[in-house]
Amino acid sequence: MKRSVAPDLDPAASIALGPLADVVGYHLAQAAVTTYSNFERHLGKPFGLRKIEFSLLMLLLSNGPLAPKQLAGALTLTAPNLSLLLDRLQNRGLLRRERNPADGRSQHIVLTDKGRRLARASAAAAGPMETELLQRLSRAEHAMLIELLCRLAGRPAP
Amino acid sequence: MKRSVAPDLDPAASIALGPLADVVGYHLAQAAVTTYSNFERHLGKPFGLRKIEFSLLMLLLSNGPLAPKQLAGALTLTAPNLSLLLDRLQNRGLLRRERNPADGRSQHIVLTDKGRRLARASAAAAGPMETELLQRLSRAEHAMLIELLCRLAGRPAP
DNA sequence: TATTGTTATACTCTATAACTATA
DNA sequence: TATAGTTATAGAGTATAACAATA
Repeated sequence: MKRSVAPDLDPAASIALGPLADVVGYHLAQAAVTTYSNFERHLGKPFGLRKIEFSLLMLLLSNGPLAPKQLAGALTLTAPNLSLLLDRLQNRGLLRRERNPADGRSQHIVLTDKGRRLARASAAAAGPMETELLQRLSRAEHAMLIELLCRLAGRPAP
Repeated sequence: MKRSVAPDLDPAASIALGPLADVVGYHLAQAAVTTYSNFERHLGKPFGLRKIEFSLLMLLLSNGPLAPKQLAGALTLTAPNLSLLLDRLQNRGLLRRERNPADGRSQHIVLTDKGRRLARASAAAAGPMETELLQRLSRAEHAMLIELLCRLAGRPAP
């Protein structure tokens, strides 16, 4: 259908970002839209995992049992929210909470066999997920992007 | 206080990212923690603005009146959520909705004088906000990061 | 019949306060 | 008294469905 509207409101016209063009946070949010839909296709839908759940499984798979305190730090989660997250994964039979014999206050979060299988399968799917991003970024740019993001986050590059 | 805990659960020990190390989406989320707290300090608290509110003001400041449809596209917001966002800013006296005389279905979102003043003041604060990030990234890296993020988002670099 | 925008609603995400238990 | 973790709760952020007005 044909529109008869003032030219400055043409929805097809590109919109100037103005000061936003130099704001990293804005571009971070826009880029996250791409990586999120990519995640949903490769990991979210196929494995029934949220981003944070996938991240948590990867940490347990790579490090072995961890305390909730450590997981909260690594995932930038508050303790109450981590607690609810652990509840969900425990109810799905993916992990269990074990008491730390050396300190009754703390726990070991341990992957069950089922949890380890899901962690391994989803880890394998992460490769193709990143490969799809290489349609937009060269491999070197992909690596460069990760390094810059690490520096921005104040964490050593992996 | 001294801890006496198994070494594999030492909270100070660094945690391996494993497969996560190569996942851009994970690093994007971690970097966003930094940019968000930076935003809060420079713009959120001083001006009483949320990120999305600041972005919307910048778009109106740089482009003049825009239709909600255009704003929703540029901000990656659904129509209902944009509607609520406009309500909030209108109730603060920062903008008004005007009917489009050429098409009664659409609107022009127009900054009020008060809205323009706030937009200009917050735009001025965005410079120092980004400058603070240059403690972690050189100016060239800052620009490079933005370009890579634009490419990832599938939008032309600014 | 298609489009613009709104209302109602719900689900996820994140944060704070108050609590329990261990040390 | 301090720390690890939980429960309760509230506020943002985001999505869908149903609707009103206009084309």
